[in-house]
Amino acid sequence: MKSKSIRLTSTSYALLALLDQLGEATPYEIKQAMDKSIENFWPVPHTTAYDEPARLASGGYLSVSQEEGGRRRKTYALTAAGREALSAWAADPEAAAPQLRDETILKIFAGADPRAFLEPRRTWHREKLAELEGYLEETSKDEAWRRSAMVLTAGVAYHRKMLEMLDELTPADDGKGG
Amino acid sequence: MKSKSIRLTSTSYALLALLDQLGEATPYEIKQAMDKSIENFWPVPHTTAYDEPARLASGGYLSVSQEEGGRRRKTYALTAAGREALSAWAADPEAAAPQLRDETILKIFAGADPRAFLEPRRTWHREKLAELEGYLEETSKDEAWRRSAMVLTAGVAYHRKMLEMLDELTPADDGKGG
DNA sequence: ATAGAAACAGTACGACCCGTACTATACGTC
DNA sequence: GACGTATAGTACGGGTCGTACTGTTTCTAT
Repeated sequence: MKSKSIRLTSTSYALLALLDQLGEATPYEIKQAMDKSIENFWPVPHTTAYDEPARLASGGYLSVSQEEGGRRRKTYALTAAGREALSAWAADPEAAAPQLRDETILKIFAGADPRAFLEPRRTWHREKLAELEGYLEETSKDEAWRRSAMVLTAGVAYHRKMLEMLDELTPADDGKGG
Repeated sequence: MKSKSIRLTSTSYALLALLDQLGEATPYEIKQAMDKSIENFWPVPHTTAYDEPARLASGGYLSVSQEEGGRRRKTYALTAAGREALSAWAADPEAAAPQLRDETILKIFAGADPRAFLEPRRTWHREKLAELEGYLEETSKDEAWRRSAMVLTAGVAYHRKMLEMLDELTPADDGKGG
């Protein structure tokens, strides 16, 4: 039962926040919830929903209980230490600067033709927009998902702005190209 | 001289693209160039400018020559294999979806007061904007930095849009708050 | 000329993170 | 009750990260 000392990263707090919302959850449920909330602002591979709760439990921030038969699911929940760590972190007004990683820009920097990427990119943002709007509608009725609604709203605003940006960066096709 | 097989990641290509621009460079020079070009779209810790070229050289994508005395600087340059890998990658119109990582949104999701973060965030984007505009002015005269200018221009557009977004997300202060 | 401070440049390192590939369980249905 | 599909979970090792640290050069004052 003794906790080893682990470093809490932003991803750790993301998990703690999710579990704070969910009360208790299995990794699979955590992954579902991520997809409908923080995925746009803190994407992680699905294995994180399995690895990180185990790590957090080893540090004493989560409790675990394991199902006997079948899939032998583990259910996680915040401990007092977890709740305390989470609220201390959230209360601190310092936040790391946002980071954007965009392989498309890298390719353009490497000499690729920007025009080859604009249209697929627009499509991608439009799809994301539709997806988030769907989640928003789905969850906005439910008071328990209020916080998800906030980040989904921010996500919608973000993708709209990115679409505007793409429009502005698109050179007017005045026939001079080539 | 035999090359071991290594996996090329987006970061690898970022380095290759930089060296393609610079002709040859030491890790320190690479880091400088990163700060004035791709930093906004592909941030990496400064140690990457040392680690990754060594890795790339071990894979045969870069050549190295080491200074004798003093700092014993290593100078890297593209090999034919490096040049080829870079252009094959750039020519492929597939690109991974952009990823945004924003700890602020995570804190808001965790229950923090959004208003505590809006103003610092505006300030941050404004500073970035000024910084990029400075780099742009500095480099735009120089034909050799044409590609940097492209990504800097995109960066400027990005930060402007983010500032607009923050304005839209800011609740009108109509005295109902609190 | 030389000590000390400041700026510049480079390295060590181990915990953490990631993508890929894979395995296992449950459910539907014929 | 065998098969296909969707759901759920694990293994693994290379890649990545931040922190702390060391070493070199230049600057400044004396």
